[in-house]
Amino acid sequence: MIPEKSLRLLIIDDHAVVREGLEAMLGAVSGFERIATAASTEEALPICESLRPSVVLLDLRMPGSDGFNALEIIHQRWPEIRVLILSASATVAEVQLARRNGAAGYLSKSADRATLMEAIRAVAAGGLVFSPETAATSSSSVTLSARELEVLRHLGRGLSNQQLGQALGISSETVKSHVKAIFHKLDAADRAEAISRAYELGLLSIDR
Amino acid sequence: MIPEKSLRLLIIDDHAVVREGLEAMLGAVSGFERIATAASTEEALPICESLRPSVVLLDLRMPGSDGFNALEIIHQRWPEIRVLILSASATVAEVQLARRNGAAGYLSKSADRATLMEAIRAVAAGGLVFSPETAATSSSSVTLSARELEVLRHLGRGLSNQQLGQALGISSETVKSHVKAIFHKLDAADRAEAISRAYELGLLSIDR
DNA sequence: CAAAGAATCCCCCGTGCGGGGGATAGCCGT
DNA sequence: ACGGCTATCCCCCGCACGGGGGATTCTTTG
Repeated sequence: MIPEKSLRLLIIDDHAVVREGLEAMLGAVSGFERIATAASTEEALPICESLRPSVVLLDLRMPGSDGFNALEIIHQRWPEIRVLILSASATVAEVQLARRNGAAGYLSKSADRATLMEAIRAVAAGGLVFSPETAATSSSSVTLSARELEVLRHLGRGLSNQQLGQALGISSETVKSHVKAIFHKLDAADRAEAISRAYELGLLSIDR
Repeated sequence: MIPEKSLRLLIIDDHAVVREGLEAMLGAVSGFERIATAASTEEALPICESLRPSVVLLDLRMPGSDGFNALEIIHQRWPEIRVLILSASATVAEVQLARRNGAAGYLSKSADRATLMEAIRAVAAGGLVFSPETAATSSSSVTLSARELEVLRHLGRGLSNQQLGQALGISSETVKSHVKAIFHKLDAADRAEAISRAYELGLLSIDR
C-alpha cells in the first residue's frame, strides 16, 4: 500500500465550506505530504503544474466551466494525475461520462471519512472506484439523434404525439417510435422525466 | 452585539463533508457555546428540544423529507430559533418560499468564513439575511406552494400519481389535485411542459 | 460489402393521465 | 367573523400514453 506521506492532494470545489470540510477530514487525521485547494478550474491548473498532485478531488458542478472541463484538461495534460470525482448529486449519465473522460472514481459528498480515505488510497494505487450501479450501465452513451432532439424539444412544449407529428410532418406512430427511443436512451419512465433528464444532461437549456 | 460565547449552533446537512466543513470553519476560530450536527430532520428535532440552539444552519435539499419540512416544524415548535438556510444551489423561488416559511436568512455554500460568521451574528441578533437578488419578488409572477413544488420535483423523477402519493404519504387523488393546480399556474398542458416551464422560470434548477 | 443505426410506418392493449365536476377542514390576514 | 388560500379527498370519463411486438428504406461505418 502507498503511504499517505508521499501523497499530494488537490481539492477543486467552488464551495468554501466543502473545501474546508475536506481539509478538516483529511488533513487532521492522516498527514498527506501536502493538501492544496482551488475554487475554480482556472485556479487549479497552475497548481497542477507546480504541485503535481497525486490525486485531485474534483466537484463536477461548478459555475462557469464545469468540472468536465477541468477533468478533460487535467487528464490530457497530466495523465498520471488520478482524478476522483466528488459530487453532491451526479446523475448516472454524468458519472459514466466522467469515467469515459478519464476519472479514476466517483464518490458522493455523503461519504464519511473512512470511505473517503479508502477511495483516495485506492485511486492513488491505480484502482478505479465506481459504485456498482454507476459502473453497470457504462456501455451506453447518451447521444440523441437530431430528430430525437427535435422531438424532445416539442415534448417540452406540451405537444401530444399527434400534434407533434403534424408539426414535423410525420405520422404519430413515427413520433411514438422516437419517443420510445428517447425514453430508453435517457432511462426515463415518462415524458416528464425525459425533460428533466434532458435539462440535467445539458441536452436542453434554459434559453431560446 | 451578541457575543459568540452565548450562542448555541445546530448544523443540519446530510453531507458529512459539509458538516465537518462548517464545524471546522466555525468551531476553530470563534468559540460558540456549543455546536451540534445532525444528518437529517429526524435526527435534528430531539437535538432542538434538548440543546435549544440559537441558530440552526439548514440545508434545503435533503433526501426523504426535504429541508422545508424541517424549517416548518422548527419554526412552529420553537419560534425563537433562528433558521439560516445554507444551500448549494437554491432557486429564487425556493429562497422566497423559505423566507415566507420563517427562515431568517439564506446563504450560499460558496460563502467564506467571514460572510458566514456575519450572517450568523445578524440572524442571532434578530436580523434577516437575504441577498438583493433573492429578495426581489418581481422575478417570477408564478408562486407555487411548498407542497406543489415538492410534487413538481417528484414529477421530474418520472413518478406516477400513485407512486407520488405513496412517496408523500397522501392519496393519489390529492396528488392529482396538486398536479392540476401546477398545470394551471404554469399554464402547462401536461407533465412534460410543466417540467419545462419550471426550468425556464427557475422553479427547478440543474441539480438535486 | 455487411453490419449498425436512423427514420419512417404499422398493430395490439391495458391503464394512467388529464379535464370536468365536487366536498371538507384548517390557516391567515384584514 | 368572513373570505381566500391551501391541503386533503372523492367521483366520472374519454383518450392518449407507454410497453410490447413488428416492418421497410437509406445512410453511415467498420
